[in-house]
Amino acid sequence: MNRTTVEELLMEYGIQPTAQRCVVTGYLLETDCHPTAEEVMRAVKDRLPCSLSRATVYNTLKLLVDKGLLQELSTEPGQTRYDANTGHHHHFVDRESGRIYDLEVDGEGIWISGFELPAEYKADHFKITFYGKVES
Amino acid sequence: MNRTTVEELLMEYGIQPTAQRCVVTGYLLETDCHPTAEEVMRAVKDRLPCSLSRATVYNTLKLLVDKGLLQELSTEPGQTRYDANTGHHHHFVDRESGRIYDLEVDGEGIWISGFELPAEYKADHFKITFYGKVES
DNA sequence: GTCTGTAATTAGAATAAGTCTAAATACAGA
DNA sequence: TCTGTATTTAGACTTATTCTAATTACAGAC
Repeated sequence: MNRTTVEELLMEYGIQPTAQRCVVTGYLLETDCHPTAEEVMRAVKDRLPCSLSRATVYNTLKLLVDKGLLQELSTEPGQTRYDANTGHHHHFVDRESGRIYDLEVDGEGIWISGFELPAEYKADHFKITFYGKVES
Repeated sequence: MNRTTVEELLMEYGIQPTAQRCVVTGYLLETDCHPTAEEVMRAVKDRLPCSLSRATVYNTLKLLVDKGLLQELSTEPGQTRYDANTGHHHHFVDRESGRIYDLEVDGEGIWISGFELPAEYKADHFKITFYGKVES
C-alpha cells in the first residue's frame, strides 16, 4: 500500500496522517508477522528522513488500536504484538517458532457447541487461539 | 486445602515441598481470581514465618507451570496471570473489572464448526477467550 | 503568506514486570 | 553428624512500556 492510500485510510479513521503514523501503519498493513512495538520500530525507522522516537511508535500503536485500525495480541507473556487484520479472525501459534498465523473465518461465522455460556455472561467478542505446530 | 494436602500434592508432581512452595501453591488452589506474580507475593508473604523473595515466587510459579500444576494466562498485555485450574477450560474476561472467570467444559468436550483448520496446522491445544460483561 | 494555538514528536528519565547472580541456608541421604 | 545438592535470598540487571517537559509541525484565522 503506497503512501497516499495509507494517508487516506488514516483520515477515514479520523487520524491526522503524519509521516510517522503513515510509515508505521503502512508497515503493519504490509506484514503478516504480528510484530512487537520494538520490531515495528526497527523495521520502520529507516523509511523516515528524520529520527523516530520509541514513544511515537508506542503512541501510534495505541492510537491505531483505539481507533480500531489495529488489534492488540497477547498470546505470550511479556510480548504485545499488533495485527492489522481487524476482521473477526483467530490465531494459530506455532510453539516452536513462536510465529502467529491468522485464521480467517468465512461467511457464515463460527459455532461453538458442547458448551454453554451462562446467561449472565454477556459476551460481545471471543477469540480462539490454537497452539501446535505447522508442518511444511 | 491444608498444609499436608498441598505437601502431598507437590510430592506427587515431583516437587520438593518447601514452606515457600506450599504456601504459594496453597494460595493458588484456594483462590479463583487468577492472580499475577505480584499479587501472589502480597497475598502469601504473611503466611510465612520468614521473608519471601520475589525471585522465589517467580521461580515457584515457573516450576509449577513446568510441572503442569498451573496454567499461565496472558489475556492482557503486561500481565501474566496464573490459574490452578489445569483442566481444559476457557475464559471470560469482564472488560470493566478486568476479572477473569473460568468456563468449565463438561464431559463431551467442545466443538467448533463453521471453521476448518488447514491440514498442515497440527494443533494440540486451543483456548477460547470471551470478552464482555457479567451482569449481576 | 504569517500568526497562533493545538497536536505531535522528541530524547531521555521513570516505572514495572521479570530475570540473573552470587552468597547464604536448608535438606536428603550417607 | 557430615556432605553435597537444591532452594532461597537480596539486590542488581534487563526489557517492555509509560511519562515528562521541551521542541517541532501543522491547521485554520487573519
